[in-house]
Amino acid sequence: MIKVTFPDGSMREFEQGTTAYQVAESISPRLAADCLAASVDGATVDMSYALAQDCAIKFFKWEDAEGKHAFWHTSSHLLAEALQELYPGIKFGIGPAIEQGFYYDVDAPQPILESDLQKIEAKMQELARTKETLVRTEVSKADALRTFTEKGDQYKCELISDLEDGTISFYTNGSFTDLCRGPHIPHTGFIKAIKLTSVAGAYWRGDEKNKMLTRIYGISFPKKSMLDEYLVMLEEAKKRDHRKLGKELELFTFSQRVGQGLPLWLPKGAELRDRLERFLRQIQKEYGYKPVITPPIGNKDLYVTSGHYAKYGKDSFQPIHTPIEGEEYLLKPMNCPHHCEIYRSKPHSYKDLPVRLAEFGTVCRYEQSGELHGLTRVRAFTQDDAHLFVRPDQLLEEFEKVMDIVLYIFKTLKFDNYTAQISLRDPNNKEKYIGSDENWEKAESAIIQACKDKGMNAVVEYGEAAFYGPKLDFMVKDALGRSWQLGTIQVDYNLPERFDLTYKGADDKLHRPIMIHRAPFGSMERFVAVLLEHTAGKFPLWLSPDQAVVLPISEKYNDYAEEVVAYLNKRDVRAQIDDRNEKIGRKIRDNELKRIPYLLIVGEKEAAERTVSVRAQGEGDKGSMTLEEYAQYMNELVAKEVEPL
RNA sequence: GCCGAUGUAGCUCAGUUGGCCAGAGCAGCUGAUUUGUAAUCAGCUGGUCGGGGGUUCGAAUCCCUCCAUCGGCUCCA
Repeated sequence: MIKVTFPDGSMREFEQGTTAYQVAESISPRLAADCLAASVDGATVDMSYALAQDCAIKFFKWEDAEGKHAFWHTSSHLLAEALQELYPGIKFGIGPAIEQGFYYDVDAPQPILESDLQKIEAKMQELARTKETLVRTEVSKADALRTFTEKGDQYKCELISDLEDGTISFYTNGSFTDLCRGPHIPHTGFIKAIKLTSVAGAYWRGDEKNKMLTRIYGISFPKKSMLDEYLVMLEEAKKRDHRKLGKELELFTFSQRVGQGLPLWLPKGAELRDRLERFLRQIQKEYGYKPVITPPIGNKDLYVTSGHYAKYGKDSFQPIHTPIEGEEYLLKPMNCPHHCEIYRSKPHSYKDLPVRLAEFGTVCRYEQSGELHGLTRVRAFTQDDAHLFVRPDQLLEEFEKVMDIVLYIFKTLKFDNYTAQISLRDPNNKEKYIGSDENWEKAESAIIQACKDKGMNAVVEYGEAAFYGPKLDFMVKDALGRSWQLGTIQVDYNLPERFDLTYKGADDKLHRPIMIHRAPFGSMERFVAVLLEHTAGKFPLWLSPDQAVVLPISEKYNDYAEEVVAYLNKRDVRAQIDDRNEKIGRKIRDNELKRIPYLLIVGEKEAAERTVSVRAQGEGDKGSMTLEEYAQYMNELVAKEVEPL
């Protein structure tokens, strides 16, 4: 039985599978009307959808992802209707709901500019006020094709042609009819607040060989106040933008003169990055990795051998020519081939494996100009790279140990909202990848098995693999909810073959090792960017470039302040002095804005008692402590932040 | 690379339909002040108005082009 609660508070039970039509018949017309008019906020039955579908009862609540989806989906129909009225002859692509809002892709007879959005919004609002119901009709595929061909709507025709034969559903609101399977909210009157956020170009069907359509993004809400809250939230998110914080906290910068996408790390940024590197080096040492160093360029033939040149050569930084005819070098776009050559530098026994080679390797990739984005996508970056050469019987264990490292790092830095993604090859496009089916299957099943063993809740994405092997990727979101790949672990049977890597087995025969590529941070650049947005610049104490700043009340206490700094530095607390000739309030403000974790105020009283007055970031005055007490307090805090492996 | 937007001092931004030597706040420098938990006061310095070309008696403002940045698309070894 299903329990159905109606807007008037009454509740009735129906058999599982009861259709909405039957429900509607069994209740009073008055109640049925209430259902249609009830607020989406109030969690009621979407009877229009249920009736039209003639299916089991469906509930929509604004609070649920599904409810929001229906709401925004209906909003995109409303957008389309407004566009059709304002731009006669406009053609429509697709218009789905997305995680935050909705969009519609259109081919307009005249360009739609950002300045037109307000006009379109107004039209949508006008139409919403008429409380249009979305009316469902069903026609055969042939009829549907005919109708849209007559209208000259080639995009919809293409979509319809791809559908399976049978009946196809359409929904009509006002003058606009769209190919759609629903569901929707009862009527457009629920849409009380609308904001069209941007126009952008988007290739038809996501293929850059196709025509670029105009995409209009928007978001809508059942209450005006919710839109206001959303806009405030966006403003807050912008304050966490790593590009803004990077500038404010003097971590990194870019220079047109140096070149696009080439970050310059400032002293504080370099210090932060160095601390992260040392953290990982220590972990790797304990896991039996050996540090190696390879040059920033390599002979082009190296990358031809690896297969990278064939795949990426033409869109990359072009080869460097030397005075010797025919000799060409590439700026290192990845470290793997170099590490393969290190493996080849001596013969290996099965007893030597696994061989784990690690390098903070800086690589250069000519990313398309439109792709560059702060520190998250740059043209020169440092991978926290390592390659593990393992025997088949070691593959699973080694893979899982790498997962442990990634999870330990995420835990230490409180990245608890990551998603794990198993990136497999696109089964319909196998020619995009190198290597045999057999090896691919072995590699893919190893990753899947490792996730199973670890109880890792990973989503599988087809077509996301590297060209040489499948991967397990760890994705973390930035302040605006955009997902970035950080950690990655890849299983590769192909490079060992291409480089003819071998080891001597117990059977005295040569065997092929398997390679694991892995980078827990992904790249230092991207990791720092995401870390900045996560912490809003308030780094954990152990990473913070400055842990404490000593603020003398006046110049009279500068000497004591210097003593405090010296004492703390000796006790592994990173402190410095702010001896500017400013009032204490001013010094506090400036240092708070710089996100200094602890401010130590010293004046007459402190100098006499050999204490500091402690002020914690965001917490205010914490009273006074002796130097000994404070140093110990700091050391304990840091120790607590980084739990041992 | 593609679609759209933006580019004025180190930073954040004013600059009305083209019209006197291009402005403010913060930062910086100099001086005064010697300060008790989020902005002390005064003075000064600082701009080829993203670069180049054009239209005009006259361009930060209009046009072309290149560069960079932002929002997307595509891509991401």
